Amino acid sequence: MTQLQRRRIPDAAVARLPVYLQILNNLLATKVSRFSSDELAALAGVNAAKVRKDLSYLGSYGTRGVGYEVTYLIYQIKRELGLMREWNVVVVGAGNLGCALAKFGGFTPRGFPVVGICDNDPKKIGQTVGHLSVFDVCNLQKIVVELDVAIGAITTSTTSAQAAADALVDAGITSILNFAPIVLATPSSVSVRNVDLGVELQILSYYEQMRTEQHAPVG
Amino acid sequence: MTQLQRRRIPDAAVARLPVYLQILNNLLATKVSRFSSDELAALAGVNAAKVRKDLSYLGSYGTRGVGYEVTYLIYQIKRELGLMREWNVVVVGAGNLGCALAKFGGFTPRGFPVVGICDNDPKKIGQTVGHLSVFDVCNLQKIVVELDVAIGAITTSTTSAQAAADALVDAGITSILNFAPIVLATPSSVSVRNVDLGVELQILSYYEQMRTEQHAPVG
DNA sequence: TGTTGTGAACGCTTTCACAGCT
DNA sequence: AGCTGTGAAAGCGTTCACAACA
Repeated sequence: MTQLQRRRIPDAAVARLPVYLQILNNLLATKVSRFSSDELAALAGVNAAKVRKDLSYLGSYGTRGVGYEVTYLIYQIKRELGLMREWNVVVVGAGNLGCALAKFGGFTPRGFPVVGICDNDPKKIGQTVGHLSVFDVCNLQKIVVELDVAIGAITTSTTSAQAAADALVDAGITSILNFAPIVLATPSSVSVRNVDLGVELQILSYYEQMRTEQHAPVG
Repeated sequence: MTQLQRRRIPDAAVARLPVYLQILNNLLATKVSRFSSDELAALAGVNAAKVRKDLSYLGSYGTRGVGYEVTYLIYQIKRELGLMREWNVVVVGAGNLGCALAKFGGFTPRGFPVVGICDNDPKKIGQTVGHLSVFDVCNLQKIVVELDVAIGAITTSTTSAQAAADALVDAGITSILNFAPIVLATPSSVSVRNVDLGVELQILSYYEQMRTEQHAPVG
């Protein structure tokens, strides 16, 4: 190793770090102060070599023959994931799901407070959702700047989702959580993560069918 | 079991087929009857070779020099994913999210009707959610059998999620959609898909940080 | 002794490139 | 000529296996 170069962590490992973090927070809550890769692997449902590789991308923070410190690893994972600060979230679309997200208190403690919710329906604008007031999507850019928003969640209907994405991108947002069942067209500099329950159900049905099916002999 | 085994599609391809299906349904709705791998690739945000490989796992259903039939490919994807039938879903946990899922009409047209919702809280049992009545989780097995449930969605609190999973497994369910932010312990014969918005947000924050950060000089 | 950290091997996924068919 | 289907190559991600070290 030469310099203080910022390590780029493989995508697959990045996707697992939040899971490890969750488990380590639970361990912390139950007064566990050390863990081995075997223990974390069992809790995370993966194999121990994978845990060690993943954690090694953060640096060499374990002790051979002993294991890892819970608090220290929590600190390192949070640092790597960018969780030493808060990331403000704005919800676009004040329907059932959007309102549920705005009211849900579970994101703030994890560092992602929902600071705004907007819609394009005049009947919804001005209404109160949780402790927020629905603002006009036309004011998105202003709100993003004023409230220092980093992440946009799209909870509109499918037909409005692309327009919502465009509005977010115009407002300078580069991280989008999309709940609409479409593939958004966005610049490559924007990260989009899709949460499509229909897709999840269909994947489950494939494997369910594989298990269920008595295979007929095929010619 | 000595016969020709049904072709097993790689997991990565299975995860993309529902996305293609969604797009093809949109094409159908706009009266498009044929498409090429290039066109689908552009709409799905992937590369054309990947589309052709993925579709080839279904069989050779394209026409060289021409492309693919929308309706025929929809049929084949649905057949492969097990979508020629309905898969009934039961929701465990009648909180905000569980009720939202039960009331949400978007799953039935995709073949996944929510046929039941249960809880262990006596105050919730018997209440009406959409057109369903919350039943006691103690009756889960009975309901699963009577209503021919194939998939369980866990929308309980984190602390109750493992118990919910155990109850589903005991009731004979082998496909679980888990919204609680924990790793469920289940037999390997059970498919679990986790939907954890906290994890999604943390992954977004990692890449957001990568973009935002001014990189230290490299040696 | 016990556990980490990591090259090397392995296997899965993506991409390339072009033969094969319409 | 145009587009699919697919071997082969390249690229990633996972697992192995063991040296390094407390």
